[in-house]
Amino acid sequence: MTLTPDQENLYLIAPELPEILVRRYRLLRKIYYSAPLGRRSLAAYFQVGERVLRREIEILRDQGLIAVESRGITLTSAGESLVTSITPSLKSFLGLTLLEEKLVKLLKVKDVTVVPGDLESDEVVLLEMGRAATRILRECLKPGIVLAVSGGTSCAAVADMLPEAPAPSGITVVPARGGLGEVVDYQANTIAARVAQKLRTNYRLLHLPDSLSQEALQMLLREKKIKEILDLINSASILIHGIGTAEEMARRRGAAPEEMERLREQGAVGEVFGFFYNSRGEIVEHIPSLGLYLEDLGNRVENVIVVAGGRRKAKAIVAVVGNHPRDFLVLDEGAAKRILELYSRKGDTPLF
Amino acid sequence: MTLTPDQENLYLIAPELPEILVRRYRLLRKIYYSAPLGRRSLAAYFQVGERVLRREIEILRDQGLIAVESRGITLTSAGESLVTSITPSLKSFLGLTLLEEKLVKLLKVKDVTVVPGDLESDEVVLLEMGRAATRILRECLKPGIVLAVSGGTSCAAVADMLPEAPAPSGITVVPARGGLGEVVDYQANTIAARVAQKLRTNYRLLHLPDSLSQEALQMLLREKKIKEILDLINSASILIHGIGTAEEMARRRGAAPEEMERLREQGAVGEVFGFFYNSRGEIVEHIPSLGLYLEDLGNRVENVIVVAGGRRKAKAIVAVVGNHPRDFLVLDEGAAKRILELYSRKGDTPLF
DNA sequence: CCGGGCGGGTCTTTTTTTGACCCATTTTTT
DNA sequence: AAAAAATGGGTCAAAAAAAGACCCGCCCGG
Repeated sequence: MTLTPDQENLYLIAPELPEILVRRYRLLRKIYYSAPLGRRSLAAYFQVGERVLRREIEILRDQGLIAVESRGITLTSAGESLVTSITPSLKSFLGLTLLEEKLVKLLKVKDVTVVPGDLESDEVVLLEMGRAATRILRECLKPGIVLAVSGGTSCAAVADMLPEAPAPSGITVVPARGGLGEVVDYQANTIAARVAQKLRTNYRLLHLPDSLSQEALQMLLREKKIKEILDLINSASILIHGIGTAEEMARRRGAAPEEMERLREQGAVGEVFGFFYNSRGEIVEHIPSLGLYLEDLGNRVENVIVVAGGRRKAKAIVAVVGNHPRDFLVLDEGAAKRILELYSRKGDTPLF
Repeated sequence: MTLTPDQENLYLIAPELPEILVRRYRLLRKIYYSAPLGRRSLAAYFQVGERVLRREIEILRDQGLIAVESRGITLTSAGESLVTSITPSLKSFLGLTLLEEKLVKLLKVKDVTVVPGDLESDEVVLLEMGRAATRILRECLKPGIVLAVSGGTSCAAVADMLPEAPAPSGITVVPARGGLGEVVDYQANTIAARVAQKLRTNYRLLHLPDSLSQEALQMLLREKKIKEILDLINSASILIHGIGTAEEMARRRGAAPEEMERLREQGAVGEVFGFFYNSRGEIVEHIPSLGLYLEDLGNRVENVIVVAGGRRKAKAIVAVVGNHPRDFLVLDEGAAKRILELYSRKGDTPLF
């Protein structure tokens, strides 16, 4: 807060600064997450010529932030500590801290973390979001609790970035939803197991498809094992989940064309656990699913950590996460700025 | 203090930043003090090509910090507020705040103000020092006190930069020394009068040469008017003075070659009020002068504001100002860094 | 043991920056 | 009022810096 005027000054007197700063930061961050890797890979990643990238590399090398060896480019310890320690000041420099404060007020959530960059143009942003989420997660962990994690790339990133370190004892990790789609790495089951492994604790799996009719569900509830795990999920005190855009999720669930059309008509923009929300945050549709049994999970669980990024998810985030005073929201700069755009277009009037 | 790590980060990730920052700052500062003035004058001042300066000007114009008109370049209000407000953050960015703290400890003075730049390569640094001194002066002013000001370019700069604003009532401004040299603008008398005028208060003049034998002095003391003003000077509670290098001051007082030689032999490096100090801060010589009557003024006066700058004055500053716990010292980056160099060469052992 | 990716070198092309002018105009001085 | 000085802006060629497009030898992992 006290920094802002100074930074505006630097901004004014050296307008080329933000660009340089962001460029170098992104470079270091990419190396941080993908080291060791070479010039050409980096150049391809950032879609710049190899020569121009090389110049940046040489500067960073001369600064002692990276080490270039025959196996590739790596961060030095100085570079590593920089890339982690500069994040707060860079965030405030880029106005993201201010953005966070605005979003907390606007969305009426507990806490907002905005990560620099845009998921859609820089993949490591996803990892950065994951890392931010793990910090929140660690804060919430208490002995004996149940931690429910959902599926999707965002949650997978959280699992990826979770440091391997013992958690408070007696924690159980469970999937927050059934099987959905095909990619095993993004299944809630898989992610729950990986999270548990990182935390050195136990986990339970849910061997059911996420889409399920009420009848089938009622029948399965008679199975003791299944009832047990579902009740365990219902008793979770931490829930981590991502957010899907309505369209994408409907397609992934294999919805029929007429269903898609109905969703569009109803203004559905976001999806979580089979519930579709319109931009006012109202549920307009739900697909028969486990979500029904786990209904209102997001409103009962003590700590909800929502991880979602990318400009195109802005509307979905607003729809799903707005007015949830217990939610921690982790998103990226792209989505955050887009959300503010949406609000300013509507004359700053809350959507709910 | 909390800023330092961040700034080091910026430094590391954007090594070209300090140069840009200092260059633009100096440019703005020069315009601030000399506006309106044209491209060619500026280019000549900074000893760079006209074209390269033009580019800088264009950048600053696009940033809305300066206005270029047919009468010359001027700071916009944004630029003006920037050039004054950025000084603290630039100082801390350039490590000057840290320097100040070090010097306070090392020299054992009350307070140190380091101004960015070097007097010897940038004349406006003198004005900047003057401006810094006026801020200290304003703090010290109390109703009814006597303010003694010495001569020289540094004190003249203080008078120049002093804002025209009424001071507490009943203040009397007096010269702290007699006439010395030829340039009227730098005479203590002249400066005292200008300061008084700026403060809208009274002043008294001392119509005596600074170099004076004891006999002549004794005789003059019988003159009531002269005794009166000398006693007034002795009752001063604020004293502003500069610092001369021994060599320069000896020459200016018209010392004979053998005197010069003796001073050199005795290791004299600094001069104030006719007293010559060696680098251990000991008085090794004094020229018969009013200073004798005003002996020890610097040790009796409540607030002493010492203004001196330029690398070549570093030794003199250390010699004269060291161990004066009531002194405010205003100097420039050049002198400050040079002083620290001197200390580190001598293994950080205090010189006194 | 071999192939892909690595850093580094080098050449040419392109872009940017700089230098060196000149000009019309305004401002200041005489 | 005239003259002199200083102003910003324009232009074009030279110089320097950056970028592109290579190629090479090396090292590591399959």
